[in-house]
Amino acid sequence: MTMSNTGGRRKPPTIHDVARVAGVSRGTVSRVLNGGHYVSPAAQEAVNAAIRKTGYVVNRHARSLITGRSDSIGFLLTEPQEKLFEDPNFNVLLRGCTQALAAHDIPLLLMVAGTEDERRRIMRYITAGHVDGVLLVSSHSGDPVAEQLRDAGVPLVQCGKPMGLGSKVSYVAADDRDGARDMVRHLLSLGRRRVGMVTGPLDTPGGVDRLAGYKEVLTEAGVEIDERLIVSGDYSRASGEAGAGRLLERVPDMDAVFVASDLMAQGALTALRRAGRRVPEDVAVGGFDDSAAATESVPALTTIRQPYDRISNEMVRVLLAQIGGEDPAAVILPTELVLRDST
Amino acid sequence: MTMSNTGGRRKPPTIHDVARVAGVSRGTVSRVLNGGHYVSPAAQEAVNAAIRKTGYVVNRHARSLITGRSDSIGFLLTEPQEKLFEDPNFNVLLRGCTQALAAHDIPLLLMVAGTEDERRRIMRYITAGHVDGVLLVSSHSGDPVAEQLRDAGVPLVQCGKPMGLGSKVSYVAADDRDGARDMVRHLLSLGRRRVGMVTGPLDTPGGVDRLAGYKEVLTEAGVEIDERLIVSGDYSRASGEAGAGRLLERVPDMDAVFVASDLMAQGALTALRRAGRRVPEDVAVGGFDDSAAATESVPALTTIRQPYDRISNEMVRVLLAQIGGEDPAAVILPTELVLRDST
DNA sequence: TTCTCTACTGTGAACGCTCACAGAAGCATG
DNA sequence: CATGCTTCTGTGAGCGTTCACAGTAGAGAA
Repeated sequence: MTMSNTGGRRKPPTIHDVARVAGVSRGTVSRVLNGGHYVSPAAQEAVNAAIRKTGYVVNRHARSLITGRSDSIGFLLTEPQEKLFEDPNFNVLLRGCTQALAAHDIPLLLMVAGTEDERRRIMRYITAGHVDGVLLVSSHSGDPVAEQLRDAGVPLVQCGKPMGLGSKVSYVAADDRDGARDMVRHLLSLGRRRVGMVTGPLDTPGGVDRLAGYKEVLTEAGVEIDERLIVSGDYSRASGEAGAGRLLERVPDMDAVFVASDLMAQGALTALRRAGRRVPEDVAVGGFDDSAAATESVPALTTIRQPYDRISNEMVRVLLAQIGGEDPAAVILPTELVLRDST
Repeated sequence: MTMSNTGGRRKPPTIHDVARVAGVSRGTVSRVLNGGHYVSPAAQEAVNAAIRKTGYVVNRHARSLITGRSDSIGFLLTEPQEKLFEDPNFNVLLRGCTQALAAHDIPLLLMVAGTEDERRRIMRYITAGHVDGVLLVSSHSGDPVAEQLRDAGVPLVQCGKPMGLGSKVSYVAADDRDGARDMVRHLLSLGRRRVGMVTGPLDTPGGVDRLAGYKEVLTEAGVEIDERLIVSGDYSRASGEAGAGRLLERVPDMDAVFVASDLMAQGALTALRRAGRRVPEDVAVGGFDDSAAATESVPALTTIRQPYDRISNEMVRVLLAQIGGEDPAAVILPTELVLRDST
């Protein structure tokens, strides 16, 4: 080896080189690469040795050209961009999906559709077949992108329940309603009866379901639902602060509040502190998500854990199944009540 | 058009279809696609019309196969995984790079090398030529991945100054030293003289430079450097809390503290509050980064803004230049003092 | 032996594009 | 009229794979 390797990249070995080294044909190497059926053990071994020796790595472009698959998937974010920063859940979802895909040796392409222009470019990219499927994150529910992709025949899994139920697109979501029920039951078990709620956006299924769970448990328990105790937010910290403030004005002796996200709950804590309420003594606070915000706030938040690791795993599993020809599927995962200091 | 399009995806048009519709040859279409030199205006127009009519989108796999370029770049994260969550800067960097690349119509592949196994797989992927270049995020400085990539001849831009100066790898970083100087000057201008510091990890250039700036300004101002007022952290919230606590034990009448990251500064606020110090009356607190943490904490943090939007833009610019054959380059960007309530 | 079946292997074609090259057409110059 | 130059256009080859097909060898059955 006297070849210089400083500077430019050396031309990588091809399947042909491997075949030559192994003393077999391209076809045999290809078969070994794709599962090894109908290959003699001797050839199998020779090819593997040659691959190790040459450092061969398959050229995915050449493969894709003929198979028509790209063997990569897109992670598409259609949130308005600022949300990306405020939402602590996005991070963990992204990481989970990246790793779940890595296990299948599938690269993840990150796509952020902030502007209309970007949206168009990305749609063109996707529908041209440059990804085999799309993981879609968009709580923004009226999003036409899901339907567009579905109509284009692109395998798709959405994170969170989509608004239109008839739309027949796969999704993976936590059981919002059940989580809300658990939290409100917990608050009632503490003896609280004037339980407020700061909801999520009510044009999203998540927002609606958490509110529904809240109402359901109160009704079950014989506590009358007081509309003054319900105010809606948009998952942002600021809206949680404003919402809790409004609740206190309306019902000064509120003794518990269920806030539909941890970030909003952080805001609520601020409002409560400003109003001189002690948490949890005067007002118990329950959050939702179990994001980083829950442990960072003071006091640490009792919350409903969304199983983001499982959600990302399921999203990938369902997407790959769909790419493999299976029908769209909906997966609802159980949540878990996490007790901390705010209740 | 009686062709059904329910279910599977229709085979997309090729350059051949466009050529036929436009009444020209493949070569001419290809020339139009790649800049349009040596093409008559008439042909130019005919081809563009045909592209619009057919909805043609170039097949990147076929193109890559022949050009040897992949026209995609990798965003590689070699932090241990938990950091991804704690670091609010990661998000904004990732988004910035995605969008800067989108402007060049280049997809971004997200790669997370948490385990040794993942690291190996990713290196194989990269060195096989499946990306044209790599944006590397790794404050973890002894990271061999940068040198490995450089030795493999892969264009590379690192975020933040790398440790070994002779390593000849491109990087883009904020001017840590100058930022630190600004902050400490600001603290001194408030009349504070017992200025503590919680540093970043001192095996990273960022950590070292911020400390250097601190010492420099104090010396300049004739304030003796008191080693009891210096304690090191690791950018995590917890280490900021512990660090500030230790400083207070050693120097109870400390009247200001410069904390090398906003996240640590948040922790420091907690420690100060617990120790009964008012911020900023008793102790002025300065952070670094201007991350979300700075505005979320109470009081909001005076901090040094790192221009992340410019950093990501520059990273992409330098990387593309390097892919285009230019030499590695180092870019240092100016920081900015942001005044808020903590000083 | 001959036939069939199974297990395995090699070969040519094709995927959709770019690139190098050859040539055509137009125009100015000798 | 030949020559050269510039501008434009078409053609064939080839990038590294997979896939369909044809073929070989060996085992077992008739």
